[in-house]
Amino acid sequence: MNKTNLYKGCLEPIVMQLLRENNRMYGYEITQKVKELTKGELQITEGALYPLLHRLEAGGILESEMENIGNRIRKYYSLTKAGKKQVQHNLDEVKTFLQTLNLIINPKPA
Amino acid sequence: MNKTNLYKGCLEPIVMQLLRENNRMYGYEITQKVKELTKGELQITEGALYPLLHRLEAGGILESEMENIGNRIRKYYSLTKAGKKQVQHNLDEVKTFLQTLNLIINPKPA
DNA sequence: ATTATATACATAAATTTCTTATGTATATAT
DNA sequence: ATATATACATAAGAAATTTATGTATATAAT
Repeated sequence: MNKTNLYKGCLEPIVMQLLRENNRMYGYEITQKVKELTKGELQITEGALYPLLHRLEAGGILESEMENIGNRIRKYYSLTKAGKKQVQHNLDEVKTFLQTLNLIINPKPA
Repeated sequence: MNKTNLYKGCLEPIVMQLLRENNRMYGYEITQKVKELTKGELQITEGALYPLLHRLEAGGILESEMENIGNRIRKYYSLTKAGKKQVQHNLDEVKTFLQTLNLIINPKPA
């Protein structure tokens, strides 16, 4: 994924947040978007991403549709109704997580 | 550890940061300090903490000394020279991580 | 022409990290 | 007498990710 293993466990909310903002995306597009957004800091590996997308689809969080671009296939994913409900919950959790980490990392005022 | 698995991979920098600020701590103390600092949000389990402390000690990042308190034993850990060097590096990584996550989670200004 | 890189999907073995369960033992509060 | 808190530890299992591998087309570079 990248140099540190801090991102472990954050992949799902990241992907869902991107899908919320972009309506629909295909796998490769997600990897490129994350690389671009984070200036290369975070590189999602395919071995992590594709199984996650499959899990989320199997769980009714995402739905997909294939599309032919020239001779190539793209599999577009988007949030289902249940997915849209969950993404907000995920975001709240991430925000709490960020604040909590800050409490520990940044020395509290004396 | 807690409800979400967002914290996966963050335990090591958290523990090292606490040791940096407090000079020396024992395992149980670390679990209580984290619970207190995060108002219960993050509860480190013993099954995660003790093996980590052992790994870090084996890797020359931490050193320990036993102390008898009444009839009980406490094992105090502190950063070695190498540990002090690494903790700063860890903190930088966590700060970059927090900023990067923010880039993704908080919709960029249009 | 040929080779390397980019696009685009996928899976599987191995690793890492953590949870859950279990064990030992003392101290204190009910 | 019992439950909870303090204090260490390990081990089995689960979950998420890395690394490696595979297929296939498109494009850029030599």
